[in-house]
Amino acid sequence: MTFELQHTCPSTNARAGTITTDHGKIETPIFMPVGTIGSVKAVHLQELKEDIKAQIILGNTYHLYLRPGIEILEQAGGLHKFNGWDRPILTDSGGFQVFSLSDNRKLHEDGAEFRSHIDGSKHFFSPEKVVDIQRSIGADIMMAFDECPPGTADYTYAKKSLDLTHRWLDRGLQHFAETESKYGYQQTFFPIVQGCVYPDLRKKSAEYISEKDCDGNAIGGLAVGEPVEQMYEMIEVVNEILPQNKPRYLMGVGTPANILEAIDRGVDMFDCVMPTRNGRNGMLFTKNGIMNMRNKKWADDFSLIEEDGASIVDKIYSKAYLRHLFISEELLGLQIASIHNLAFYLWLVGEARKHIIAGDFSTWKKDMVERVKTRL
RNA sequence: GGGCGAAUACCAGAGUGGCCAAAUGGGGCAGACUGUAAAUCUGCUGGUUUAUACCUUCGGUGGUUCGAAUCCAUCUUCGCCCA
Repeated sequence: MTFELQHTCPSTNARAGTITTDHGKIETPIFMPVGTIGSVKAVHLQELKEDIKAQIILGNTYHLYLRPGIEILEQAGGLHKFNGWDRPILTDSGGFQVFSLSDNRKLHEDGAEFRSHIDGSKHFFSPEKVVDIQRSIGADIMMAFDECPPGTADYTYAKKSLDLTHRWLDRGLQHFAETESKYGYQQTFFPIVQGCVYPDLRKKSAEYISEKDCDGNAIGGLAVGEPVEQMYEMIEVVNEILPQNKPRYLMGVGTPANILEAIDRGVDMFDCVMPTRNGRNGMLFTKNGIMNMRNKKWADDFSLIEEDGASIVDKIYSKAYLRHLFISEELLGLQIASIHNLAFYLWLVGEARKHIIAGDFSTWKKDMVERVKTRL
């Protein structure tokens, strides 16, 4: 994998670049739709490519390991062959599940012991095993196995956790170096900065991770309950240290405003369940603000979902119809909302890129942040 | 014409003397959701309100009772059965 930094913007840290993988190029800044179990929920691959214009999607090591399982994925020839997506795939390591399934796991120096959320069976993840699984999945970009502490973690815990994440990183990297891709194309490995909301820990982590000289670097453990201003501060602290010539991936973030603010602070890659999950729950993001499609005010609003919207669904369906679908629990509503939201997210980062290249990102961003936060 | 049964909040439907503004489900209104255990979850849903407070309400009217959605009388409507 290579990264070419093409444009930087005066008076901001925003950048535009291109990542090249064996499955194609990715123009940054980019948003990556989340397809945890090998499927972006409610969205067909054709729509993902043609309509949403996704350039890379996510999969999840923990979820794919449980279902369909490594054996099936290897028989299929990797996740690309299995689900039909022939563009790049990034897999999360399962580190986030260490956090979100915290009632069902135990942490050791060696790794994390899990109880499956599906059948309660016991499993063990180590930094090495997580590399092996991601080799079997065939992800273009693999993530290090980390611990993602909650936003409320105290300093003592955060420090202890960070040290563990760093030791796990060394083991994961070594195992990555000792193993090979299974399907004939190149895979790469991103380490993850942790350190909660403590600047000195974040700084230490960013320095530690930078030394590894990986193809790209991730920032994890944010948007997990801490105030948004602290998140922005941590991004600033970390990005001052992370190398300029490598892509920076802010994991799990976020709202459209979060993404614009993070781009402004030098982040290149994003993923988040928000456009799909919130979409399925009736929330639509548009360039003019947020709509709750279940609200009665849309019942007789026959205007298009979004005038000049980024997606084909915006040109076909009215707000009133989409509301009707949600109130009636029709599956088509979930699809329309998911397609619309993802197309909007991809449009947003695409516009950001255009304005970075044009050199007027700052003024454009300021206006857009206000617009996307509006409640319609 | 006769007999039996039923009428409860937007709908369905519990409750059959005080713990009832009234279970539960549906519907309605609103909110939450950030590396997906989420097509999920949480509130509110008679009125006034800070309220564990007061007011109005369980087909209509009139009674019994300290007290009635609950008991009695009567009327109305609906359902079933018999002629």
